[in-house]
Amino acid sequence: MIQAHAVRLFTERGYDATTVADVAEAAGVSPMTVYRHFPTKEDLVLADRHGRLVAERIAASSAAQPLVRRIGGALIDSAAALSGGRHGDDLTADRRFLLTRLRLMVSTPALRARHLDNHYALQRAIVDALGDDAADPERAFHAQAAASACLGVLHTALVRWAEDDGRTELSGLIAEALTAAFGDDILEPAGGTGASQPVGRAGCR
Amino acid sequence: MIQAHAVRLFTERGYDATTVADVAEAAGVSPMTVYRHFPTKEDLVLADRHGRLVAERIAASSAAQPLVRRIGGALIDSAAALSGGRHGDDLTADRRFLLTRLRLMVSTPALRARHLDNHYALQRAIVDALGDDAADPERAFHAQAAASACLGVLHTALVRWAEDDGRTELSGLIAEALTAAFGDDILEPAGGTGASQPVGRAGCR
DNA sequence: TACCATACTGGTAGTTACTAACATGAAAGG
DNA sequence: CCTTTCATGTTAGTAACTACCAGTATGGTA
Repeated sequence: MIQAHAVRLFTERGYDATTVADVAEAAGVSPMTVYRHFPTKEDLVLADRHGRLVAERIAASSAAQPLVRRIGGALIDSAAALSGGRHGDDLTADRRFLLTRLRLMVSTPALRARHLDNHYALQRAIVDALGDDAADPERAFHAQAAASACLGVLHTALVRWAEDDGRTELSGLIAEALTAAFGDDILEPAGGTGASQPVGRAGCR
Repeated sequence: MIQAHAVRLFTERGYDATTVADVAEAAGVSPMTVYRHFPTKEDLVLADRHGRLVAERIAASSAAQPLVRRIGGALIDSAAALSGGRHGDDLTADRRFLLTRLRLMVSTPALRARHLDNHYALQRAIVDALGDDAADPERAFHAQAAASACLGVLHTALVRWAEDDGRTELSGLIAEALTAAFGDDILEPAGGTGASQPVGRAGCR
């Protein structure tokens, strides 16, 4: 409830021009209550928690596939499963809200910075979920590289999705961005989900 | 001079535990002077400006190559040219300073967030430098995807370089991370710099 | 009903990053 | 010697946060 008022005010007047006191007044609570639910002003917009979803899908994926395919596949699947998609032709209220928040994140420097840092945290979680033995620093480094590249691509797709006002399906945008960065054959060239032969590419050993 | 005192204090006491007033006092100036030279406290550590170098190299690269090869090559070359490398066996004072700042950027959330946002700005500059007609939103999107993936990889290499205390050559780390993410053949498979045949991969059309 | 534990909320005062407006002192140029 | 300019300083203010203490509602128990 507080968050809804905050995002509305931020969109109407701008993030920097809106104080936490304004948000509190609009929500009918005291500033202290706002800080208790959202430790920082930025959290009023960010509040991401579907990172766990991605990590779980990655942990469940076949380790025989190349790294970027494992990660990219998990990103696409998570996006497709995200809050049910659409009802008929128009978007869910959840997705509308997510779109509004995304637009704020992209256009406001402070929010964009923290959002990118959240992606960085997600990257670490992904590397852990890969289970690519952290004992070997070489392999850990390669996993980090693959994960950071994939999350860069994810961010690009999210920005494009927001610019498109959610008209294009997000999972499709992610797939398109992944192929643009990694090549056409990165997504399931043989059609199998887990049994496909690893190709001569990233982390396939 | 102010920056040197700031980085020293941040390293000794921690970033959050050091106030701008502390920095001003250490540098023998007033807090206002600090704010005039460095608009925000974070700028005392960040102050990147070798992004232009990368953009110039990309603009000078052959448009016949795939996107990630153009961008990755520019990143490697820029890193190799960065402030002269080493004298004999130990690092330049410049590089030592850069290492110290990098460690701060990686370990301090606020700095890390702004550093990632700087990379995002660099990504936009790279897309412009690619000259990949912004009129076509499809191609612009693909360029964004490739650039964000490469910059994710760059960040991973920078973190690794800082963890290694600069012992490994940065350009080599970037090359290794790029091959880990994009495959072995992403860096000059035929040996030619600009005349090599484009392969069937990212943005090669 | 009376009692109590827990959780949510509010108030006050303080720190710190940052801004705006104005004043001052020293160097550069005529 | 005078003026312009520029770097610096001072003061006062805003706003994000924190620490600490106090009130209140809710649910369970006797």
